[in-house]
Amino acid sequence: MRRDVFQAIADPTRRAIIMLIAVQAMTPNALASHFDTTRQAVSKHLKILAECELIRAESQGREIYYRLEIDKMQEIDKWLAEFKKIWESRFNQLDDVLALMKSNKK
Amino acid sequence: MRRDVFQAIADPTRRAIIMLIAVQAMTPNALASHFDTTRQAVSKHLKILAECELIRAESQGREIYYRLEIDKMQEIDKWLAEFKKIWESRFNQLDDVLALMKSNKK
DNA sequence: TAAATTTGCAACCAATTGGTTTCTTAAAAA
DNA sequence: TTTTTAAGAAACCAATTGGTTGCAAATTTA
Repeated sequence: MRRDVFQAIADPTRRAIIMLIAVQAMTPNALASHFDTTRQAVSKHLKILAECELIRAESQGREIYYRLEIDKMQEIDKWLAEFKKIWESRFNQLDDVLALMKSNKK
Repeated sequence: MRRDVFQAIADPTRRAIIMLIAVQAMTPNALASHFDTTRQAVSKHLKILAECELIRAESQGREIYYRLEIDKMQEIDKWLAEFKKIWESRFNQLDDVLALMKSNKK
């Protein structure tokens, strides 16, 4: 199951979860209370976010707090920066883009 | 079929398409030659990108050139900026985030 | 200790996704 | 005019998604 940050933020509920735990670490139950879905559905989203290392679980008694890992968020930034660079000097640059894509693929 | 920019960039092929046509408008066939899939698969991606107005089709004889619509790309920027604002002043700000989420929902 | 709470996990389900192949239409080239 | 080329549209398919319910494990609380 190939996960990446872009898949993680594709879902609106997950984007909302990210915003919420950006402020403070939260438990699945606390998070679920902000949405119209079940706690289990939120837990699945948390699992996906954890799989691509956007969040980290932290046990505390019988509760589990999820907190944001800021590092991975910067991958979105990085991609956007790459895009802007291409956009801003977009003429006669196709070869550069192809080289970039090739090196990114690996 | 509720489409948004975040779903559009969730797929790696679509991200690559965006990079390619950022440099210059391209036809489905030209795009497909850069990937390991069929022209039809690329066309489907183009359809999705067009649905959320990230690209625009432009007929030219029997060819159809797809070019990037920069405006929609800025929605990603906007979301990231919102996130950074929250992250940078993340203490005792939960009420603000909840208000923001409520107003964004509509 | 017994009951309640918090959570993850598994099984299941309908809808969506990314892909394919086949077919049709339209424009350009022979 | 006939043939080739470019592309969209439709039908189909397997895998994934986002969701559900039910259950078991572990920690609190009574």
